[in-house]
Amino acid sequence: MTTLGYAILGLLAREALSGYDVTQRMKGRVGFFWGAGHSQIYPELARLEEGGFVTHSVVEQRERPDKKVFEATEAGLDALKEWAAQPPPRKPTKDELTLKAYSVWLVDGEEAARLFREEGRRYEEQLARYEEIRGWMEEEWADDLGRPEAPRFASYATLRRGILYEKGNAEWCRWLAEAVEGKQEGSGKSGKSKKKGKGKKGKKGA
Amino acid sequence: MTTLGYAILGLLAREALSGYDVTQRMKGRVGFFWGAGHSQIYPELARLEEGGFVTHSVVEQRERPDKKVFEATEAGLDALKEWAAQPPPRKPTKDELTLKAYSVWLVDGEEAARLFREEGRRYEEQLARYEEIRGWMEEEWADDLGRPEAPRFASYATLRRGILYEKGNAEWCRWLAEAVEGKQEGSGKSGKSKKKGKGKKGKKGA
DNA sequence: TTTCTTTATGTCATTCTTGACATATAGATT
DNA sequence: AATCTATATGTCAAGAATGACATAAAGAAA
Repeated sequence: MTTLGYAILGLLAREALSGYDVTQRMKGRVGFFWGAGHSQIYPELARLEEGGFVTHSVVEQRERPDKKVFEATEAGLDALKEWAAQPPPRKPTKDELTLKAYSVWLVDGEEAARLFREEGRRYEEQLARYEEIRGWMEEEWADDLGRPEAPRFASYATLRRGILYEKGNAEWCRWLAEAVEGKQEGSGKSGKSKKKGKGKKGKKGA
Repeated sequence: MTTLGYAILGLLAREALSGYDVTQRMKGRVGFFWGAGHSQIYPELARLEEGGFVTHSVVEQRERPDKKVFEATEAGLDALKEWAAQPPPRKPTKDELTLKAYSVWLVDGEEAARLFREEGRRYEEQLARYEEIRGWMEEEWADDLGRPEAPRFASYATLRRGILYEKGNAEWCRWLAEAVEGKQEGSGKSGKSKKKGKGKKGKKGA
């Protein structure tokens, strides 16, 4: 089974959902650490059903199109449980912003500072949203957060991961923005920064 | 151009490299935040050359097979510079370990604690390696680290990002391992943990 | 002598992922 | 009346990524 399959099973282990619902969750809660569009989700649900990991029943709705509600089977829960206990393959982190930072030395200082300040601001916004959810969880879910066998505990755990992630990114962006901003070539002389020079020497060993 | 293309250009903007060298870099320095196998790199280099972003020359070697050494063109550097200054698309983070944590409530406490302790240990190992490199950079590259127009400054910046990433992950793994470990159903009674119960109630709203 | 490892370059099939296309119901808005 | 949004489910083509397959030269080890 694919990782996406386990992501979907992780949702269905909590509650029965339609494909549409799964798609919504993928942009919300689970979206902290996984993502997929509906064009991936519907075929994957079909594959999960083929494999006997989920079943569906059609729910007729007035005032809305009918929907297929999926739920995890025993086999599905077993597979999920087994997968969750195995160490994941160590794949390289792919972060486009860090990749841009790797070439930031080519970019004008002010422009780069603007980019990383702005990105830092976004991380801080996301962090604030997460902290809000965290506060809400710690109040409303207090009883479950000490019980690792409760689904809510697991949701809380992933949120904490998201918080540390956003915090680290925000901190790094702030640091980088400041580092590229203050230190233009003039070193305190010219009031405005001027882009120049190309920087084409010193190309060894970075 | 693809993101991989910019990753390769980011390397070639520093020094001329063969496809093999690029592949090695992708498992090392750049591997902090991007990754690719040689089966992706060779075709991408060909595409970059077709687009006029890189050129190559064949270097004949005694005692080694001949190699194609690629270097970035002016057009390549310009494209890289422009790309580096644009905000990246905000894609969902895909982290398989966090996804496993999302289903950790299904897993036996001791088993889960073992998993996250072990993963935490790996993050700490990686962190230690990064910190070592950092110390080395701060000594050997001291003159460049205050100059954002130096390639080494950019390399250092990405390393700092990696350090914060590993630190956050290590901290989270430690916390999670402890949380799932101490709090087994018995709460201090039974010496050994026993898996049981299935946990199939309380399935709403996580 | 054979095998193994490192350097060195490529292809190919499959899978994963994205974005566009496609359809349909119903309420709300213009 | 026409359009827009939200719900609801799907397909398809193209691109990205992985892992296996394939070749080759030279030194080092068995």
